[in-house]
Amino acid sequence: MKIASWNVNSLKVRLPQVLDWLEHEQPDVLALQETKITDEVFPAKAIEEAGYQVVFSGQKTYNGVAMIAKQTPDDVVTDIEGLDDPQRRILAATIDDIRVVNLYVVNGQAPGTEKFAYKLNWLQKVTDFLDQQLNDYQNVIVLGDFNIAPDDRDVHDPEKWHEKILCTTEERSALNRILDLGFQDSFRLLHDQGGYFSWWDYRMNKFSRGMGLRIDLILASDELSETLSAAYIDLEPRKNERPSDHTPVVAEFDW
DNA sequence: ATGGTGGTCATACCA
Repeated sequence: MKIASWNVNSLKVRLPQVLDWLEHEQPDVLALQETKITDEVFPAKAIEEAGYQVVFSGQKTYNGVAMIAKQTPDDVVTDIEGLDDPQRRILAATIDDIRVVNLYVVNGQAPGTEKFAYKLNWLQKVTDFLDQQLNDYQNVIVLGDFNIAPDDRDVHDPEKWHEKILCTTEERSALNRILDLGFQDSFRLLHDQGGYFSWWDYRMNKFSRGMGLRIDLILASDELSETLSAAYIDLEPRKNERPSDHTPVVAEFDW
């Protein structure tokens, strides 16, 4: 089971790159964030012609999530208890006996803002939902753009980012509350070193200068994580013309 | 300290 997550920053712009990546990498599941496209015009046909099935929850201009899979996604959920939210950031489905929860976590702008408070509340409600998912399903994967760098190894310049958005103690504590439910950061099970990133700001040539953050994560429930066989970040799509600012992260399980 | 790049939409907003 090869599962991946990629914030594509507009599926309309990035569809050719997504189709290329699917053909080349043949993942069983690819979770997308920031599709920025309404369900009415979602390019399902092009994805199905590539041999995949797809489910999606989109909106105009902002947010939007989708999951592309070789097996049929069942029991799709797009809204959770306690969160009456027009922003399309959550997509859960059962694929090949694994409950997969795709998240586009709120960015939060800056500590102390309204958006930051929304981020923390959103994370609390999602944490409650994930706790329920662990009760209801044997194996759970939570993946997506978390908009949180788990620790300073995941930040190119920790001093500069100290207590800045994506790196605050409050955000990291919220992530740890999710992990404490019974999840493992798949990448960190196999790699201890810093310097691995999944997002680089478009500005100031951050990618070519190696100045990024690791904010795209694949969390696996404890039992499932024991079957993890590989975890990596594929830097190639970030080198494309007109790239997303994020690149795909991948985990492979003996499943 | 500021602004820089990119997507969407056609002007600011979001990241």
